[in-house]
Amino acid sequence: MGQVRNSEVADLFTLVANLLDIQGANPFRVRAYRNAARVLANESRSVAEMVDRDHELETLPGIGRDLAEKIAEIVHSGHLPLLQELEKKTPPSLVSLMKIPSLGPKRVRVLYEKLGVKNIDDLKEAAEAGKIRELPGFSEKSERHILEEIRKLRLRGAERMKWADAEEVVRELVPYLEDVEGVKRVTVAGSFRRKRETVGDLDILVACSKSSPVMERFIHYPEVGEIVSHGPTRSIVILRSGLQVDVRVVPEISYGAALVYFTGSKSHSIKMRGMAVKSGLKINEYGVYRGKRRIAGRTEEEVYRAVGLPYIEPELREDRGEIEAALKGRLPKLVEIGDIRGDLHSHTLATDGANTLEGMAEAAKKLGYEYLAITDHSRHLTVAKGLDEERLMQQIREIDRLNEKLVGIVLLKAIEVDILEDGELDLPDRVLRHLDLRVCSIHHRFGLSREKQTERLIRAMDNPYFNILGHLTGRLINRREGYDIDFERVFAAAKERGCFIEINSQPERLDADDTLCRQAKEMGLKFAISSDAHSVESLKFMRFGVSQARRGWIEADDVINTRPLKELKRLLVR
DNA sequence: GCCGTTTTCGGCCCGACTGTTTTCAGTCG
Repeated sequence: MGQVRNSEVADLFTLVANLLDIQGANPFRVRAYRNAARVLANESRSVAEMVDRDHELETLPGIGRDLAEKIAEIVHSGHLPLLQELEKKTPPSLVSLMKIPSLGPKRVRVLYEKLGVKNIDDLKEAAEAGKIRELPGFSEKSERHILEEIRKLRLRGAERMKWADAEEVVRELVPYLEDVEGVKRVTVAGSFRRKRETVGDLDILVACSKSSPVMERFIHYPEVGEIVSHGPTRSIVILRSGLQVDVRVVPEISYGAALVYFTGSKSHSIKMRGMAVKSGLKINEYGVYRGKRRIAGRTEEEVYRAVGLPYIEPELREDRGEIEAALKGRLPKLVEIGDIRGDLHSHTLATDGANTLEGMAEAAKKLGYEYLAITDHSRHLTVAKGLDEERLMQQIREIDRLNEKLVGIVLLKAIEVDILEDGELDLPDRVLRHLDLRVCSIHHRFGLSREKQTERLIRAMDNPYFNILGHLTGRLINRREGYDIDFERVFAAAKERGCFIEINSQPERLDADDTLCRQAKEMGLKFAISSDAHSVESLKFMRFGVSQARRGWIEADDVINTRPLKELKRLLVR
């Protein structure tokens, strides 16, 4: 099999772009490759499968005849002749040099041509030997800077921070800035505001009076590890945690324009600018202009209205069709945390959770839920003390007793049952039938081939007690790739059988992710957004799953746990 | 290399900061 993944094609195009860039190629050609890489990485349908359907690839934005042919070459032969050509002229390892801040394509090229520097080790050697200061465009200072950056690069892997971790930083930093005299508004924009599952840095916008010392105070924030740059309207620091934070001061009259600009995504704002140009306008971070005259900019709504669009939620701003949808008045009304009426995945002390049934029920009630499903693990997951038939029956009886006492919250009798390698569920039907719902998940044999893994899931869904497919891909952000499955087949099978897809809210899971949510939604599937809580505190993870769902264009109506209990129960009977 | 209500050529987002520098190129977001 070994079908080529979209991300693999995207990586090859990114490499081509970087090598072309270093070789000094036409910058627009470079951009075309970068743009194509992004489009492919964001596309949920498999491009490998689109190759053989007539001209289908060329319907993707940024993919023309030439790139479509190159994709076909990659899919059919496994490599790209253009790349081999480029690699003859320029060693691909040069790309790694661009990880050093201040080294871009031009300077990397100089390093290679004048000193033969091919990788970070060469770079370090050349810098230590004092050779770099001799080069045009470099100095003794930049040489020291390079050595320092190499040291730092080795210290911290250049890993993106999980959204939930970034939020911890935001929760302290934003009030600190808000507290400075003269500060009127503080907003974290960028990928944080778009609720991407990970963020590379924080972009913070501040509106303040002219005399406000906010920049001075920012660079003296106790957590600052290093000041990268410092100016009156823009400063960049790196916190001790390694997170880069960028603060920009913008006038209040431009706040909306700046929000649009710095929330991005880059390609969303570029598309907006393009639309503006067509109607004789210019958009920048200060406002919308007709000639010299500013016609909008105080609020985001104003900026969107100026180019004939309704307000677009930050989570949608990825240039994945939201602008076209907005033009047609077809933007989704995204699900909100307040729409959620209950949680369909949680654990207790019986397996690997930290709290009792009562404890979980009380906590769920405090969150305003109507119901909470207790889904402890099944016997196969021995490390988590998974429940066998007998212990599960005992838990069922306990829940029945408890429900008689509980007011304002109902516990659902449920299980997170393992999907075994052959597609059987880990507990017999005679016990599963006593439950209100079953979340079915894979917890072992992640490495099966795509064919086998897909069959395993579909066979499991053949069981009439299969309700919700837990953490769709099993990936762990920054730690583990998901298992290889044919999403289209799995979604089609789930739809046919009346099964639902979980959006798992654990910050390192957020699985299914945004693009898969969107794909599944387009195939007509419904979702359960669940916390997978292992403690009373982590019931609150729900909002992370809601964010991911919103990025996937999911509406309240697409989510089964926005329904009242009675309606939910009907949906759970296949 | 893509794209087209400015359509097959000639455009392609734009401003801040740094320092390679003394008027501007490179990098970055």
